[in-house]
Amino acid sequence: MLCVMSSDEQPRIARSLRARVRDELTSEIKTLARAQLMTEGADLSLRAIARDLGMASSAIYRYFPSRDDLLTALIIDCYNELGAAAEDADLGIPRECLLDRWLAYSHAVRDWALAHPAEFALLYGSPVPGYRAPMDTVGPASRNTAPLLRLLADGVEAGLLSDRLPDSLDEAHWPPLPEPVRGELDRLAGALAVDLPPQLLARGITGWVQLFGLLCFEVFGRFQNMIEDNRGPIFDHQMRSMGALIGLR
Amino acid sequence: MLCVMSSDEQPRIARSLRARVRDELTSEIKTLARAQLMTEGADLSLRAIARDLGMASSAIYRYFPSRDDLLTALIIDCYNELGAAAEDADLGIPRECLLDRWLAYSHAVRDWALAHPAEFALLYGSPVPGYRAPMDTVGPASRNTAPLLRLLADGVEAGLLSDRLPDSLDEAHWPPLPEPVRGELDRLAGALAVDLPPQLLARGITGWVQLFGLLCFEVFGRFQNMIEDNRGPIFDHQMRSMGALIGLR
DNA sequence: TGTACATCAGTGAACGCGCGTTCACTGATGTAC
DNA sequence: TGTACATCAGTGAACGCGCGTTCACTGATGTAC
Repeated sequence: MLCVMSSDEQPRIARSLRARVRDELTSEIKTLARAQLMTEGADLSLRAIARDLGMASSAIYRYFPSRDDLLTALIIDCYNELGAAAEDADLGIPRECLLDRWLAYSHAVRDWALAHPAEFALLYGSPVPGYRAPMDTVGPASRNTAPLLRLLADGVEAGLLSDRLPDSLDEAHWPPLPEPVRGELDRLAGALAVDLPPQLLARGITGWVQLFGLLCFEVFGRFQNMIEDNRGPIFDHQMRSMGALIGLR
Repeated sequence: MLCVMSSDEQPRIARSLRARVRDELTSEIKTLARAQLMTEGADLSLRAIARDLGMASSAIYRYFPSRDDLLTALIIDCYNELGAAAEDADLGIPRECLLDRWLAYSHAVRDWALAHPAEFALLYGSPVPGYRAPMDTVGPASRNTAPLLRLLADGVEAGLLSDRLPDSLDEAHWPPLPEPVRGELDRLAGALAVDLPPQLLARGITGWVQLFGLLCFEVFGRFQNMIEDNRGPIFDHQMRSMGALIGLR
């Protein structure tokens, strides 16, 4: 049975039973670890995971060399999930509809965050004491910013956005960039490998901070007793305001 | 000796030795607990604190009935410190200089956050698993928003701010509030006991979210490898932009 | 001022848990001839 | 197709730690007469 599979399902050699079981258990461990995030926070207990799996606690070490490595794997998975959700949302909208792309993007980020509050806290909440994220997390971490940067770059390319402010926003309403800020943003644009004028990048950061700042408050429960209803419409309005501020149409 | 004190230093009965020692030890415990926040996070170890004090671990229970109560005390202290810093900064600026008040306020919040990153994480980072903040924290928690609300109310009262947008910001740049949002903000203004038109409150929230969102990123280290230098000027610029957006001058 | 009693800070042992990680070992799966 | 050997998943005991909280007790401080 196991050997019968169409060649386009498994174009290479059929994977060994061992390898398949290994993959399954690896992801089961990660699933249980993520469930633990919710109730216990980022102090994962390997023994509890092993218990849930009905295994000896030492068995986990066949899959992850240490607790921190498991945590790193979770972080990378989560960044990738969030990034993929953001990308998919953006790709569902016609390229020239910049405001709609921004709205689709930001709502997708919010939806993911609300559906996975503990994971969102892992990525954007308090740093985990004693844990230092290795370099492998850097790429996935920036993945969710890509759609936003691409959106802005597309706008510039199509002549829909520029460093000039929208006509009615004069300098009194959007102060000019002081030299050190302009220089820093130029450097950042270079590091991100995008060709964005600094004023536009600054506005992009404003929008991005508003998005994630709002989600930190909402997900971490800071709106409790303040804003209980209509959080969705309020979020939407704030994002529309940011979109207008950036000059998206 | 202990009985010799000028009457205006201690207008009432001289406090007993016991009471004085008790206060000192109470605050020593809190100081050590806050030091632990930095290295170990919010999972306080009462035994470690007792060890540092050279006491039996059970002695802590003469001062705090449980670990969660100690955490609550820390949270209240920190909210009050942050709130006091924000208030002081605001009070140092002439009442009619709204933009300067906003800048002083936001910089004071940032200064406190950077000086006390672990405490800031306790207040605004991931919720502590298993901990539910009691009602005593609600008042102190909102204290730091008071200067901002007062600033906006002062602006309205002096005719410097209104629900009308600044002249050059037409509706395309600041979308009108949909009904549920307007209603929710009206309700919020009532709950906060401030008389602010909803558009203005919405813009105030935008500024507040930008402030705390930016600080979450900075304090939790999300700018690492992205923005290393000139964080102060960038922060200042973002706050000026928000001030302009709100219509502060 | 002195005495009797109440208060309460601090002790130290105990209860009943938890944890990450290592290591020598067993036995099943996979591979090369 | 069958055999010999290598790989590696999983075990279970052990090491050396950690923790919050309770409780009966001692002895110093505070208070009322």
